[in-house]
Amino acid sequence: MTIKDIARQCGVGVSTVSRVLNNRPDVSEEVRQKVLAAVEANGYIPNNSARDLVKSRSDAIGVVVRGTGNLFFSAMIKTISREIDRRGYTMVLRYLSSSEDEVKAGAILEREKKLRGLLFLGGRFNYMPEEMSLIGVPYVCCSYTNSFGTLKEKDFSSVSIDDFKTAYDAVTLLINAGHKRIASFFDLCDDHSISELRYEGYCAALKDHGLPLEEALVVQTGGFEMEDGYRGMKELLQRGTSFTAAFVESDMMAIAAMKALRDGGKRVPEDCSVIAIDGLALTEYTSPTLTTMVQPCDEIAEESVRILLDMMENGTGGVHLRPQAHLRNGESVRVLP
Amino acid sequence: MTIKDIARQCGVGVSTVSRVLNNRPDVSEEVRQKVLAAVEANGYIPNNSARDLVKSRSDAIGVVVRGTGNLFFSAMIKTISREIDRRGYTMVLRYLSSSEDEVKAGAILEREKKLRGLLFLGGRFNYMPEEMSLIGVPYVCCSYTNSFGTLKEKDFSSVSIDDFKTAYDAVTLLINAGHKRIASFFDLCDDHSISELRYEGYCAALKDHGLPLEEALVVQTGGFEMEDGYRGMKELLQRGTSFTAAFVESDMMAIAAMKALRDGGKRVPEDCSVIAIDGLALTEYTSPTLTTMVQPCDEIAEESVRILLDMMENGTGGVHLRPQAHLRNGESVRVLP
DNA sequence: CTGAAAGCGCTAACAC
DNA sequence: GTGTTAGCGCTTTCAG
Repeated sequence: MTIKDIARQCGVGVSTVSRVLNNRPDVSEEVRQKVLAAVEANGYIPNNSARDLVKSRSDAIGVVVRGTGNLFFSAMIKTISREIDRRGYTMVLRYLSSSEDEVKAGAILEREKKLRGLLFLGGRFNYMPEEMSLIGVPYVCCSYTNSFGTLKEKDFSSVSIDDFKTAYDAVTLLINAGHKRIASFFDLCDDHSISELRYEGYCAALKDHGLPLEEALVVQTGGFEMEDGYRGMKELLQRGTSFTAAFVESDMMAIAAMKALRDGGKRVPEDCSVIAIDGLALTEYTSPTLTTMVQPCDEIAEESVRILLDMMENGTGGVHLRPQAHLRNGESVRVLP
Repeated sequence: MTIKDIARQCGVGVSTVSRVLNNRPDVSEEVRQKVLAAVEANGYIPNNSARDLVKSRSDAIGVVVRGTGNLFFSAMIKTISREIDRRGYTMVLRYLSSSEDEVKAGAILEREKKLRGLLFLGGRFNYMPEEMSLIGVPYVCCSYTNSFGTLKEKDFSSVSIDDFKTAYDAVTLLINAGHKRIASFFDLCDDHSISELRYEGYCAALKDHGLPLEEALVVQTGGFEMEDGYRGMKELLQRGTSFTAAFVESDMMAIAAMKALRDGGKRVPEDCSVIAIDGLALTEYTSPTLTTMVQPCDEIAEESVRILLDMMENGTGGVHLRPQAHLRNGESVRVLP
């Protein structure tokens, strides 16, 4: 069943059918109805390859996910996938390990699959214009920004919580609970990425409340996975430095860190309070439940797609959204007497 | 840059270039090298739409995932995606809530995206031939089988652990540890699906060891999500029936059930032992760590893709793989004195 | 408003 | 072995 068959059946030309199919206004209502009826009756579906060929473009949107163990991203992908579908596009998904470069991967994917747009789930915060010229389609940074880069605001879009502020708020909460010796866990503190921003937030909170920054309390885990969180906490315990609370940069790492505390004979929150960022549903069921800054996961996902399509379809410039993270109280933080 | 440009540049015909591009044997080595060099030099990438158009097919493989909260599937999708990419195909992903019908969704997806094959991640176990005639491409049931259906073995493929046996083994382990009153948690015991099979395994294990099947110890949660596991255990505790162990059909539900136990003032494993099926990495970090039957997640994913491509490319018939689940000992099971 | 016809880039006969 | 050529199904001028 092709457009020709429909045309013949309706006694009109193929171009007329094409016009109807593409919602062109210049078709008489009478003919339009006739064509629509024939399409319906025959269960005709236009051939996308032919369409793409002549328009020399596809309906594909690339989604590049960096950091495979990240449960937070898994949740977002579902929403993103649903939104992309709903708008009539096709999602092309690519997973990257945290050591791979998302820009290079995105550029390759763009050419391979003839992408119309790109959505990056996680990435570096220090893009430079020369580097991004590899990317020839609109893109949005989903759950991160370009704080350390030199991109012009209008040349890209981003949707992300304020990492600095969220970390600042989390640490402040610990301080207000009476904690003075607060350990912290990051992938790398100078990665020019999410960890650096959250580290800065941690430092600022200490400083603003008159607490010293002790290097011995900062742990660089060298990764974002659970095993990294576990190893990090093990290491800190071995250092022998005392602390009464810990700020961990992600829920998954926090779960692992709490296990390391238990294995080291410490109770949460009696011996050590823990706070994290993400707000995974899972952490409402752990023992103890986790106190964490919840990222508005669905909002970030939906807005990212909306903004990307707007850039693709209407050529709009960069939009930068900063949805708020909010606190969810669990059992992992103890108020000191 | 098109195939014509390459042809002109090499002083050969387009069909020769096409032959080289498609690894056809009937090209002289000399010409092949020349063409390859030109392709390389120009960074030429064939236009997929044109290719698909003339072959009237796409390179898309549909992956339909049922049950969105399932962390086990999230892990598999990464491997599946990687394998599909590696073999030069494109993955089209569709998430379904557990109430939607995967066959209908697959059939629609097949037409919308011109799929070459389908991979179902989770689904009913009672497919009938009439129903499956909706699907016009090869498909494999990933992590489930057709135990309650009437499909001919050669008409489809499946890769899954033996749910009956795995449940049987898990429950037997509890029995061997001295437990006599073993509660159990399933979505629905007669869903003609994964839960029914695991329920049967539970029943058989009790019977084979001379233990009675008590209805009051069987909980139907009506869902596969964490909240269902939590609600289920709450309900059981309210019934007041005594029990010393619980078999839960998935890790995520087990985590939630353990929380309900804690909330009810019970300790794991002192007051109640817990065993589950899945083997998520996560459950090595929970408190207590979970004793669980580990599904060989990567193996299932890789084999599923391999088998599907084999069906697509070589028209092979149904293959049915039953990889073994194996026990991972955690802290959630106590051996009764 | 509508139809005829020219490609979009590629593959696969078919001739040489 | 290799080149020529006829479409694959659709959109889009360009006439009418």
